[in-house]
Amino acid sequence: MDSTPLTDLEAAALGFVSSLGPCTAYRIRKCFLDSPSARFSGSAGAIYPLLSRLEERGYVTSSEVKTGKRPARAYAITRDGKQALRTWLRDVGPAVTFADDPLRTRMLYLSELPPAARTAWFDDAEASIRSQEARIDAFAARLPATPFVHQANENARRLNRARLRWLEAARTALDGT
Amino acid sequence: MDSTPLTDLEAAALGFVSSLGPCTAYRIRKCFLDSPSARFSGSAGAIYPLLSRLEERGYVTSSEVKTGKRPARAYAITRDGKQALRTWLRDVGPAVTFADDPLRTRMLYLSELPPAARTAWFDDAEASIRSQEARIDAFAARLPATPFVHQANENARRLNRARLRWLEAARTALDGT
DNA sequence: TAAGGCATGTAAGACGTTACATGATTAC
DNA sequence: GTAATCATGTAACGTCTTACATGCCTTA
Repeated sequence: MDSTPLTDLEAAALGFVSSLGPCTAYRIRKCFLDSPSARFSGSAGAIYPLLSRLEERGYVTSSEVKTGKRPARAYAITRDGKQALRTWLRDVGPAVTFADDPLRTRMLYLSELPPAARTAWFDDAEASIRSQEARIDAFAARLPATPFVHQANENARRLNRARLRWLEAARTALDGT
Repeated sequence: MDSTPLTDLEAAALGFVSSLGPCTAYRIRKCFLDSPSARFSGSAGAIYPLLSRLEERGYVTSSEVKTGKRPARAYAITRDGKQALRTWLRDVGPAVTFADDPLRTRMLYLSELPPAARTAWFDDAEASIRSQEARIDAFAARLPATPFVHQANENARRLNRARLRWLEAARTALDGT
């Protein structure tokens, strides 16, 4: 009945619950922490309340689990939750627009740096992108090898390669300005 | 003295002030509204307080301007502001990591959609990306044609093209799964 | 048995969004 | 002259982050 669309964080968490099966908030949190994406911090203060909200909305149910340790709550996705996930998924229109690159924003103001610092900037940026590549590969190795996961990783790799090529081209083009 | 780093929104606003020269909050706001990036809404409730914060920190100064109309405040960047902008710019390391694509997140869960809906998803996503292309071009046409602006737009175009090619490849690869 | 990390949260604060309010200008 | 839009904000609300608190478990 609550038809306000899921945020991307909510949807991602719900998606983890869906694909992992019943699991604790901590498990979901770790998915975010392990992810090479810096979009979400995966902080406890975000994840725990988020799961409570999803439960209030009827998208997950929780059950106490005690494995001899401290009691915890395991969350499982409901039918409504699956439906909400599909709705979010389908909605490619208004919300989904652009791949934001923090380097692009910085490029706009690169004229503020003296030439030497500019060279250093390009070096740093390139190193940063290359280290991302390693993180993507490491992350991919830990995920289930479904075709969809593979394609998602492909997206990350392709975008990263595009960034790298852009950076090289920009460096050449701006050389001597 | 306040060495907490600028957020990307703060830096972008400060950058606009820097490149536009003294201007009102509204003018800056419009830059965000016109931008094809959906990362920031450019809402008044974000921009006006943000400029107050920047002024408190000594990165901009404001002066009353009345052009016969209602009084407004024009903001100009200070020397400290320029320095802060350069520092933010140089700091490519920890903060700047990844180009997030909302389509990638969705790809992970695409298995939840039945084949027909999946085809529609690819169509929608492709249309969305293509419409972005138009927005990027339109935006670029309104900006000053400095080499740096040009390279920033190049980044947007290249990433978008990479997304498009990825989408086509993924569609083919997933065809029949 | 003490130290350190893992697991489960909570509390306070900062920031951005949506919605509202209002004065000035322009269009018709 | 009135409606629409531009311009300048403010207020309430929700969400994310940082920091804290605490119990359990391993390991040295």
